[in-house]
Formats: sequence, structure tokens, C-alpha cells
Amino acid sequence: MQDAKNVTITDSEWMVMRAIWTMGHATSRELIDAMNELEGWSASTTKTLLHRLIQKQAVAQHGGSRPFTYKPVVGEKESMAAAADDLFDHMCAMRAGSTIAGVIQSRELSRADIANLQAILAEKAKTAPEEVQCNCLPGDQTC
Amino acid sequence: MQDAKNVTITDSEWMVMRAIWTMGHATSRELIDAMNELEGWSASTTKTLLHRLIQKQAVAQHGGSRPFTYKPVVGEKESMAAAADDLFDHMCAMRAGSTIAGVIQSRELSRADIANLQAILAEKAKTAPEEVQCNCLPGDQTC
DNA sequence: CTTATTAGTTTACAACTGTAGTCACAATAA
DNA sequence: TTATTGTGACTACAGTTGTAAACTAATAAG
Repeated sequence: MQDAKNVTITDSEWMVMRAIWTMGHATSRELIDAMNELEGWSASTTKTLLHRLIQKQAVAQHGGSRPFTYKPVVGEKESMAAAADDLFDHMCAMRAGSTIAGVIQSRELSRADIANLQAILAEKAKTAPEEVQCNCLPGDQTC
Repeated sequence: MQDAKNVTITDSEWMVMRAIWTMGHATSRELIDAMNELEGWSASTTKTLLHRLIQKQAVAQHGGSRPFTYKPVVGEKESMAAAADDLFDHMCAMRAGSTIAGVIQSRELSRADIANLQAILAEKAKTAPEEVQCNCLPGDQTC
């Protein structure tokens, strides 16, 4: 799988990727139908997005003959991780904790997810610093 | 403070907001200098961004006379929460847990942050479902 | 007061996005 | 083998974003 870090997937493109990831692989017809039902998009719109994703090498065309099959080239997990990292990279490091807290509160998580997060946190607690420094401006500040 | 949900702050604009949030309030000169040092931007660029933020009502101009003071209208915490929610809204609900896990692992968190997250998780565990359903396509799927 | 300097407003412009129409060609049906 | 249709490629076009120059109005310096 190609490095998801190098590909920027836009909001509309995400919708298509989600469908492809979930289906595993799909024909354009299947995608067009799914996108029409999900987002009300015209066939053209889905085609364009699919095309852009191919150019970005986030998706690849398979099967030599005409009704091609489309498959993801970038993984869902990696892409999501990259998008999340990208977001947090733009925010104040000092606020990451409370932002994560907000996300956890507003999302549905399974028992397994929670157990996993608890394990990660327990481990992380061992080496956690007392304070995280604000990194918004040159020099030390507190935001 | 105005509802951060309604304002879309772009990547470049975020940089300016971070500076304003950290400084609490600032003159354009201060912002221009900070942005030049941080991002290497020309004065014009910062001015434009500041302007757009004013139009979006994310920032307000204060003080009647010429060297105006600029202050945030939207809060940092709310804006970050909105941005994070926006991101997770576009992703498969089923994958939120592992994405959060990745974020936690890659970010620096203080002891207090961790304790807070642990408390939230403990509470959330009480009512957590066994499974979270994939919401990428119509009908139940697993992605 | 006149001039120089700074701060604020307008305009610019290419790249990227969201959304979609049209054209061309391969596959299929007649 | 020709007409039809499904599928993929190319074109379109307005709005947003990143980046910045040019212009104008206010203030400070002389």
C-alpha cells in the first residue's frame, strides 16, 4: 500500500473512498449508485471524483476489459491516521488533550475500543510529562 | 463567543488564529511579525488572512483609532472541537476508536490530560456498546 | 504644514474543489 | 454489421484558498 501521507484526499473524495473501502472493490456503476443514494450526486460527479482519486493514486483501476474494477491503493486506517495527524499538527500541542477528550465524549466507542485506549493510556502515563508546552508562537507561551 | 461550528477556518487561517489566541489580542504589526517569523509570510499575506477572519467573524477589530487591536471572537477550544468533530464526521464510525488510539499514541499528553481521559473512558465504559456499526454505506456493512 | 511611514482595503491570480455536462469508444443487442 | 447503450475520458465553471502586490487613508516626523 502506498504511503497515505503523501495523498491529500478532499472531503468529497473521502465519501467515495469510504464506499470503496467498505466494498473492498467496486465497479463505477456500483460507486455511482452508492454515491447517488448517499449524497445525491450525479453520475458525472462520482466519475470525476473517481478519476481524481486514480490520478492521486489513492485508487487503482483493475481488470483489462471495460467494466473496470476499482480498488483502494491507500488503506483506510492509514488515511484516517494521516488525516487526524494532519489536523492535530495544525493545533496547539497544549490543547491536544482536551480536544481528544471532546472527541472521545462525542463518539460511540465499543468496549474493545475503550479497553484498547485504556491500555494505551496506562502505558503512556508511565512517561508522561507534567506539562505540555504551547507551540503556537516562537518562545514559550501559554495559550 | 460565537458558535465556532458555523465558521470554517482554513489551514492558513488557523496559523493566524493560533497566534491571536495565544497572544489574547494583538495589533496587525504583531501578527505580521509573528507570521513572518513562523511561516515566512509577507505582510500582505497576513493582512489578507486577518481580513478574511474578520469577514468570517472569527476575529474582531477593537479600539476606535488606527493601530487597531484584533481579538478572537471564536474560542480556541470550541474551534478545535469543531474541527475535530468535522474530521470524525467524515470518517467511518467504526474506525473512530483506532484513529483516536493513533492520535493518543503520537501526541504528547500531560499527566493531567491522561488522568482526564482515563476518567472519561471509565465513565464511558459503563454504557459502551459491544460493537460500533460501520456507517459508510446504506445498509449494514463492515469495513 | 508637508512628507514619510504605517496600517488598513482592494485587487490579483493561479491552484484546488465541488459539481456536472459532453464527447468518444467499447460492449451488446438487434 | 449496424444501432444502442453503458462506461470511461475530457471539458467546464463558479467558489475557495494560498499567496501577495497595489492603492488609500491615517499618523508621526521634521
